[in-house]
Amino acid sequence: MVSIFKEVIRATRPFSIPIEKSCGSSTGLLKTFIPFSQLQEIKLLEQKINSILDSCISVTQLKQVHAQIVRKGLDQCCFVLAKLVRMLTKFEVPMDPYPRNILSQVHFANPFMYTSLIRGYLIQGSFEKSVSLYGEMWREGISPVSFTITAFFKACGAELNVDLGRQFHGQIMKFGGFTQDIYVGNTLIDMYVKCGWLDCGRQVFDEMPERDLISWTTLIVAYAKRGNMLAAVELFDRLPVKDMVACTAMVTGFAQNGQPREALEYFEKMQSMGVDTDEVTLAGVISACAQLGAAKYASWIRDVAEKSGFGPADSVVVGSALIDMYSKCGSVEEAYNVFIIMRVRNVFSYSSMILGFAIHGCAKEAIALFEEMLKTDVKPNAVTFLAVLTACSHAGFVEQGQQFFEMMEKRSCCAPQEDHYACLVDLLGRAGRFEDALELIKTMPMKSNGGVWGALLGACRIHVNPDVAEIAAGHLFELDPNHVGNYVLLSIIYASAGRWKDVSRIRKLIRTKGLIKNPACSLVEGEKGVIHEFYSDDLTHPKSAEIREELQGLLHKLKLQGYQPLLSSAPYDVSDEDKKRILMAHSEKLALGYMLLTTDAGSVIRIIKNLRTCEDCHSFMCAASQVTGREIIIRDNMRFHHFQNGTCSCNNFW
DNA sequence: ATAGGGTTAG
Repeated sequence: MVSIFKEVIRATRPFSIPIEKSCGSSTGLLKTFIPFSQLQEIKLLEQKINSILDSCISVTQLKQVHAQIVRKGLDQCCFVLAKLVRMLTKFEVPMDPYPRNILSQVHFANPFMYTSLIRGYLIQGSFEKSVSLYGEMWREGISPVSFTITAFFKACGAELNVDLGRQFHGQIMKFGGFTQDIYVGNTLIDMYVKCGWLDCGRQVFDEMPERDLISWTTLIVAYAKRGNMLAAVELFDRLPVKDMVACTAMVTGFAQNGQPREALEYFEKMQSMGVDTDEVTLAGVISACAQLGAAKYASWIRDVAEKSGFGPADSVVVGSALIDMYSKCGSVEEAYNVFIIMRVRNVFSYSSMILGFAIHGCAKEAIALFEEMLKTDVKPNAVTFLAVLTACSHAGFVEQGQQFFEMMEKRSCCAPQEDHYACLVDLLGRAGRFEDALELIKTMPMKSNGGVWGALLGACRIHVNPDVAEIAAGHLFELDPNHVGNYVLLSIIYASAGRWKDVSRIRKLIRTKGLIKNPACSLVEGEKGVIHEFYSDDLTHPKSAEIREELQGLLHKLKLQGYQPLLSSAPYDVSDEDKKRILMAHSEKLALGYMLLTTDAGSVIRIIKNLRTCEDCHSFMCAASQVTGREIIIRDNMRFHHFQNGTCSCNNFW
């Protein structure tokens, strides 16, 4: 980019301001002699108008106050005029022509007058105009203040314009002074961080003569967003005083990096330190809960939210987070209750609710809610469409899904992205329309990616289509040769089709590549909300022996009802007896055994699994719900399965 | 004037 600072550099006259223009008064009234007593009076008036401006709630009101300012003879008073400009900016009034003209009418503007306008231009995206006004300010002999500099850095950060930011950083270094300012330093750190230059941000941080909580928090958040929680923890530990914002940054950081337990741990730490909680904190904690699927913890956090005055009726952020949490904890009914009592609903609330319906297999409700949403002022976004497409896909509503997809294409605001194509491929694939799916992939405007081929491979598993699976897997292996899940999925498809030679070929391939399978893991919430983790084939749980016994007893009963182990779900080169043993040691079965052993007959069993549940476990759970009379809810990495009286809410279609 | 914000497939 060509430097737009040329003008500025030429006009530079740092810190040599003509005395008559800057005699220390922000009023700009000193061009005529005013006695001290009157000056005090004017200061009071200024402050009064300032607070009136603050309380204005519309542009019309602001204009009325402006007229009043003129009437009172304060039309040269930059203190109030700059405030007026900032308020106009807040109400999104374009800087040209009205707020800009206020400056033209002032004989002796001060830095705040200029800065407020520069900031206005920056916020409204007029970089060029703000820079030229900055140049004009220098030519008038008025030096920028810290506020001016922060406005620039903030804009560079928002526009991700690191080139301009660096140039500007270089400029102010030459003049000195500003880099000592803590506001400037903090904004500078944030600018580099937002542009992805974390190391530069860190350097500014290290070189700052003084740091405050905000400097630390900015950097903590930066590391957390990068996924480097170790560095975040290290900084957090060094913080002498930890406030609500810094603590929230840690909680949210862990939640966003898939470490929900640590998030809850920090939240508890925060409470024991007596740090306050607000809706932002709650949003992070609730999101962590949603990931854990911890229903008991969830109801506790709901209480905390209500008690701190941020219940779903009062806070749209907390409400939306709760909808997501309840649906991910297995209770779509509770999620809908929250949705109903919310007084304000935004696109997050609707999207979360629609997705909640979708993952619980309530496609009709999802579509009805989407259509209801179209009648409101809340505009659907890319996520909302993804949610409604997912709902169609799980229910096999092909035509309806295609209609929603076309609706997206017609809306210029949200053209279908990769994810939406993947969803549509999934929709067609599940319906067994492989040719249409392949055609769609061929004609999509962006390069085909892991998403669409992954969706196709998943559909091949449902319909046992090894031929198309080979095509999809071929692309996936090329795109991501080390993603072990794709090899496993292909081997399962071969196994289902009885192509055992191909199964062992793929297994050999996995071995020679040195890939390690992601271990399957199931979580359950036991008594007092204690979370128990089970890995497949894992004997480390203290009750292992009893669990095994319980499961053997159950297996015996299920076999009498006609259940047969599905050996293709264990695609290994081993004997049938070993396959049966492997299947019985799947993590979700262990978790089920534990829950049967330790919970009341009337309670619902909830299991959260990190991988997709296999077909054998699925039919095992169906039968188990019949034989034991227990309701079993499994959340796998895709969706929920409600097993009751021998059937599953997904209709064996997942 | 500067820091923390909830929803994303298979």
